[in-house]
Amino acid sequence: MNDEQKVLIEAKTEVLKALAHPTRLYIIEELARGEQCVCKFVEAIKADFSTVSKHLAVLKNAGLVDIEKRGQLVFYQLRMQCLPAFLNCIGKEVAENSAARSRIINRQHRHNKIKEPMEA
Amino acid sequence: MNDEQKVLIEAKTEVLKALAHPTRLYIIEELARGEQCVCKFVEAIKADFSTVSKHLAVLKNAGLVDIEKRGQLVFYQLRMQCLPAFLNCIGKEVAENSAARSRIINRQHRHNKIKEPMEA
DNA sequence: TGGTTATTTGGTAAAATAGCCAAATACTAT
DNA sequence: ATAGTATTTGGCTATTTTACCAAATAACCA
Repeated sequence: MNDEQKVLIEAKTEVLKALAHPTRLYIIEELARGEQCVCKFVEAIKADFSTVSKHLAVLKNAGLVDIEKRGQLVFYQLRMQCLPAFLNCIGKEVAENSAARSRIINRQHRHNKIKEPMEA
Repeated sequence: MNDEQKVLIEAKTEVLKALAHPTRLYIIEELARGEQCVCKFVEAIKADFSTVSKHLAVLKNAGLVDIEKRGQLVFYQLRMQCLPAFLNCIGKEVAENSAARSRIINRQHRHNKIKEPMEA
């Protein structure tokens, strides 16, 4: 792996790290439906508003969002347009996986009478 | 946000967390070109083989790969087929962004004679 | 001006992650 | 069996990330 490849991989990793938190993923999915002001997220997310702001800063630093201040409100917009399609795909896969897992668990139940759920 | 949505977001987050490390992203991109044995990764990645193994375990637990043991070798295969397209898209975006950043830096250089590079 | 709301930033403690070594497992071959 | 290779797992620090509080900024309004 040469230097350029390494730099590219690390840049992609930054994007993925920014996405890899439930609160930030929620924000991204909301933004996929249109721009939102910080205040909306502060209202919707059960965490300190400073925490929400820091999550938004992570998204901004990763280049995933654009920002526009209007009056005293700050609006965030999704920048990387390929994200929604990808997140949908992941969503389908994890839904299938968990369905498959359930089937396996049920099989085990039928055959072995194992009662404990799969490890979280 | 209801419970089901929350569970789904957290499941997607697990996938993204698994992807969000340069070594694991490298592994995923290699696997996108076809199955590989652990030994190949151990050889290619500059880290202890136990570290490589643990990264592979993360991918496995996230449901991103399938595993097949043949003889004393263990082969990993990519499971989530939408990944390569997505990673390509991210790659393009980060390439553009860094190009844009370079242009901005150059402008600053011309106007202000700022010499330090942008913060890593 | 002073007060109020929206948002960001600094600091810190707690939790999660990554990496290494050593040890355990699993297979193969002698 | 014994030894050798491939891989995983346990245990331990070091680093990174997260969340909260408090304080700083910024824009608005009385």
